[in-house]
Amino acid sequence: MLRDARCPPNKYTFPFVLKACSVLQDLRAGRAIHRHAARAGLHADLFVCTALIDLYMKCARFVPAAAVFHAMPARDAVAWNAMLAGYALHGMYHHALECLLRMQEGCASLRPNASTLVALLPLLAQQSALCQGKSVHAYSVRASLHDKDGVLVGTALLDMYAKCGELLYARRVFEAMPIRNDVTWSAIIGGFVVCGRMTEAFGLFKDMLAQGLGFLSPTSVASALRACASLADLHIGKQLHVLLAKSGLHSDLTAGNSLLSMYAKAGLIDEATALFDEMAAKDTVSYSALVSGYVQNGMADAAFLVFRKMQACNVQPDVATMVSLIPACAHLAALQHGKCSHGSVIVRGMAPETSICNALMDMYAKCGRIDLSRQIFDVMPARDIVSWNTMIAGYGIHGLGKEATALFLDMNNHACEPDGVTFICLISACSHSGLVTEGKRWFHMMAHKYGITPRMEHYISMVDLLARGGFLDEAYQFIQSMPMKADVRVWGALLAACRVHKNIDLGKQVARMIQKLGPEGTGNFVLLSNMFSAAGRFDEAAEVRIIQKEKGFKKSPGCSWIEINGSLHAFIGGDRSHPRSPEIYQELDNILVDINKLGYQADTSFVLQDLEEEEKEKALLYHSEKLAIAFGVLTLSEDKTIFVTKNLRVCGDCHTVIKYMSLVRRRDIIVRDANRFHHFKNGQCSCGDFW
DNA sequence: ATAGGGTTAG
Repeated sequence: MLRDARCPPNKYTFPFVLKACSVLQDLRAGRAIHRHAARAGLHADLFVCTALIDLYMKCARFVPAAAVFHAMPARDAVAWNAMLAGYALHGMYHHALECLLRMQEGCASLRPNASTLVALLPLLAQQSALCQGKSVHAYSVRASLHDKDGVLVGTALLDMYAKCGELLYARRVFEAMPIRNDVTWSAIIGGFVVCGRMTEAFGLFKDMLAQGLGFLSPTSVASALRACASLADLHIGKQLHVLLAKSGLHSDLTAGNSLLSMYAKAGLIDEATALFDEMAAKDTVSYSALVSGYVQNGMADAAFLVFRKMQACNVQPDVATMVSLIPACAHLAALQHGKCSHGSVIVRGMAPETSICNALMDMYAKCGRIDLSRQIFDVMPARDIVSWNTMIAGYGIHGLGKEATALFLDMNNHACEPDGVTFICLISACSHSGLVTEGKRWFHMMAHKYGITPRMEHYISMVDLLARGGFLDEAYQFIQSMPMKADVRVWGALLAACRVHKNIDLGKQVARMIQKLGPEGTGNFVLLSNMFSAAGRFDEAAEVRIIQKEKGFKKSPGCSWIEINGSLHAFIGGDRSHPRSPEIYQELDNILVDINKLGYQADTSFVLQDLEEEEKEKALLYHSEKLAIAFGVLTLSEDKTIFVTKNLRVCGDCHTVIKYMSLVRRRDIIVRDANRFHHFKNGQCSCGDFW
């Protein structure tokens, strides 16, 4: 069309065509039209220049945008706003602020108008710059700046207040607005959700519905669904699903993604999968939500399948996708997979991202490479609180309590304020290293020096610290002295320690408490029944299992795996499905003969069923972790460390046997269980039996 | 102007 010689494009044509390029983010076409306009002698036209700035800014080409801007003979407020909005769009706070100041300088001084503020306010919101936000508010009142009906400025203002945590002001602005639209409602509902005030968010959502369905948008439903996910309120979540379907919004991408994520977080992974399959359009967010859903539900292998499917469908993973996927490697302790993901992240240019580094650090720590973890920590461009916490936690699971403490002190030197999670990491690091006194001191300091009120999670860590360290009675008293009612997880920590220290009497007492509270979760059922078994009270043990079955808690079977040349070999107790099972079982029998000579005796108190002594020994001998290690002994050369992962905790007998194995087979063996790392070498374990 | 997926602890 531009080439029709009879009707050449003029200064009215170019801005519209450029606008189309901007919407499509078609930089190539935009550049061609830029050249075309220049040839037509329109390089200084106000409207053409403004449209060019808008186009370049949308495509994040700041240098050409600025060049056009500076070449303009005169600049009006629209041109200034295009620059400012462009910087704001890409979160460039300082550039945007500079624009704001410069436009008011000099003889051609221009006052900010409503569009200026609407572009500026989201930036202030993102920066939590409350003071500046307030002065913008004051200015808008003084200059009586209104866009049509004040909806745009009003919405941007209330959003800014909400994101700065000032819900009272947000609500006041909202109430004072004469006209509201769907965006206004979304902003106020979303504001309450972001601040964690879920009940009020639901209240506002209902208020909105009370005015009819005219304001209902996928955006406001998305916020409400996020509230459901964080409250684990499936009931309301399903109602919202129905509401979406009724209003014909169920095929909206944002709405679909929110639903998918809500179901996945509620543990309904099948529903999430079904929803995903039915979605007409899927984007990066849909795939990422499903990946993270599988990881959260412990199905790391399925997460990889989704990731592959995504690539096959040519959907590009972004930072959030990779941050969801990397924990799958951590979960599987699959170092080779993890290294692949690391490589992939480097290729994609995401390696400097803080959240990516955090995920990688965690992955390497959980895959046994605390050294690589630290390397990333040392070189990453910017650290946040999660980085410090992850590193401290990494040292913790490796039993490196001293290093964890040192890092915590270092954190103070870097002017990084510890948060509640930091102390959970720190205390549990002390617990894994048997540093009971030190852990108690940190708990004290947390409240008195750092002003952090202990939450239930801190009490769990403290009970674990005391009880694991053998101070069972003190742990019991500690629970009694809690300012809130201890929940099952607190008692569960004590019960686990009773099991390790074989204190049946206290264990029974704790078991009674847990029964009263409702065991909530498979782990406590297993602990409980194991306690009874260990005391030889098999009837009661069986009874617990029956209740467990009735309540529908499936016991996840003990499973161990080992990665050899990048592929995973998994074993469950007594499993003979592996092609090399005959050799593996023969090797274990040989090992048993060798270690019996050194004085090993099976600790049959760890066997759950009522069997004959000899059968009990066999049941123990073929525990999954022993099978995986034996496979490692057979396949790996002697200089290689055998690294095995187990989904549950290592049992006491296995712990003893593996110590002997490291001695008689002269192997370094690392076992990562549900709890921490055990490094076996020369008949010793790094955990010093604090496990 | 609003909004969907993501990293740490037990």
